[in-house]
Amino acid sequence: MDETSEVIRQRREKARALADQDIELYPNDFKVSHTVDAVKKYIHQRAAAVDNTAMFAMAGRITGLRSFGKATFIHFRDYTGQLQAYIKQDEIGKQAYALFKQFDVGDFIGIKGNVFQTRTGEWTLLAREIRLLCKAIRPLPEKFHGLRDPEKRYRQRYLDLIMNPNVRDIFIQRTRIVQAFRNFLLERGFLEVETPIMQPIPGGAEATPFKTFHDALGMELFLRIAPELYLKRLVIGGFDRVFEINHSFRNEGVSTQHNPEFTMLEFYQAYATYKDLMALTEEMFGFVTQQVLGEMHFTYQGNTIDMTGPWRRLTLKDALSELGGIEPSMLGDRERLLDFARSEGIEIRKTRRVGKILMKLFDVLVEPKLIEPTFVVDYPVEISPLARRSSSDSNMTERFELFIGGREIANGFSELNDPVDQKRRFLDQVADREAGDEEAHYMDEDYVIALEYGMAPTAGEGVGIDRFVMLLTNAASIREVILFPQLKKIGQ
RNA sequence: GGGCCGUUAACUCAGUCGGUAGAGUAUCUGCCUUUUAAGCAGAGAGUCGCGCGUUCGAGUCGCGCACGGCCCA
Repeated sequence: MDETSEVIRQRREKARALADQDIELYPNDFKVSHTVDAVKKYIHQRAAAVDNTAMFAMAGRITGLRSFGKATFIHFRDYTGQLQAYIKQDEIGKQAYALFKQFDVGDFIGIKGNVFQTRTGEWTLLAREIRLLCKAIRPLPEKFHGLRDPEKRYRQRYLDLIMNPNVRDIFIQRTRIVQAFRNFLLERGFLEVETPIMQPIPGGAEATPFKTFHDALGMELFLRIAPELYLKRLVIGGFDRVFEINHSFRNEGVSTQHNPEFTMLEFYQAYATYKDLMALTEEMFGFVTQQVLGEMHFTYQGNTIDMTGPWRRLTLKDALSELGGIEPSMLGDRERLLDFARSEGIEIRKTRRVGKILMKLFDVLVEPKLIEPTFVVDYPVEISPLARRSSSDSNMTERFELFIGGREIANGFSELNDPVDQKRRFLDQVADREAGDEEAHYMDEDYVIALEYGMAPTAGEGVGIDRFVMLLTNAASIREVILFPQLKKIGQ
């Protein structure tokens, strides 16, 4: 591709010249005694009493190089940080220095030496020995502007990570967030499990699945759209508290808010209700925020968000009328709702049920207004086919959704454990599917059989991890929090 | 799926009215032993995303395509 590029050609020649001098280009026998972080800690602890004869064997990638002829300053970086080194011909000898002059920014090096302070006060490794650990053939992007081109940043994320420290920080934050969720649940006795990614019947959500095929079994399989039905089978099996931090897959468009492959946390707790989970959710998100940010509030795209509970709770109906401007008398009236949608310029597919119309209106009119953490509760049965009916109103379910920063972050409910009702709800979904709704749930007979063995009263919840990471890292696009976001293949 | 914007040296970007390609960084050569976007002097480096068209002449204008970004659905 860039094989003809002059810079790369020169680097290849350099590598060949080094090899001709019997220099190993890719050795693996250098032993590191200290990371950058360890050396910095050592210096910090000793303060004025640093032993400048102590030897450190360090390694990393050269990130900067300032040559003064017979002496050179470099910066090198390992995974813990960056340090300056000073390479002097007087210290390492003429021959070794001549060899070092052939190293480039981007190469990996191993240095053995002592620490000292330069005139400007910067602690620096004075090289007694330096050797090449890996020759880089391609030059890194320019040091000052870094790598900006978004397409290159996503396709060659390694360059993005090398060049842009803030990007590196986002992904470290991401890992910390996931670990905080995990620790919170483990602490409360939840069992972390793994359930199938390839499923014969995709269930647990309303979405279009990816299809694949198992040759030996001669069987069509789907990439999961959610782990829900498998996790509830485990609750039936006696794991009263389970969770899975999972990748699920939805065959939809990509955008700043959607990647076809995304990360979800899903957990189930027996003998709990959706109300218990709302309390748990406040505690859990508060814990994660405090752990990761060290405080309970943050700024997302100009809005300050405070995670301190208790959070506002309002019913779907109230949300629609108060924030969506829909008259309460209109809420059950399909035709009036359609008229209203039209007047608001919201397009709605004709076949949609009242519940779906309401959700569509909610998405457009209400969701963007829910900036501070807010629970919306009481969703209609027809759009919640896996949720338990509300005791006070059999058309409603014991369900909540959590909104933060104008986006849905979590969805939870008391689980439907009545197998007869579950079967009826599946059949209802199948009817929708036959009527042309490709996102309707599939019938899962095996799951109904599982329920017939009895599932303890249970509540469960799914959390959109990517979205929450976006909030805590102030990322406008989901691609900024997914290491390798889905992009189109480059044509020949 | 629709709209707008982008794609020029390895990287970040200029490029006027259509007249034959520019800068900084990086690279190469020379000088330089406490610099940190080191410095000074010099040099090399381009399929202007791809294709077709208009034109005497296209990085520039038109059409199509590819990829990407943002917004809308």
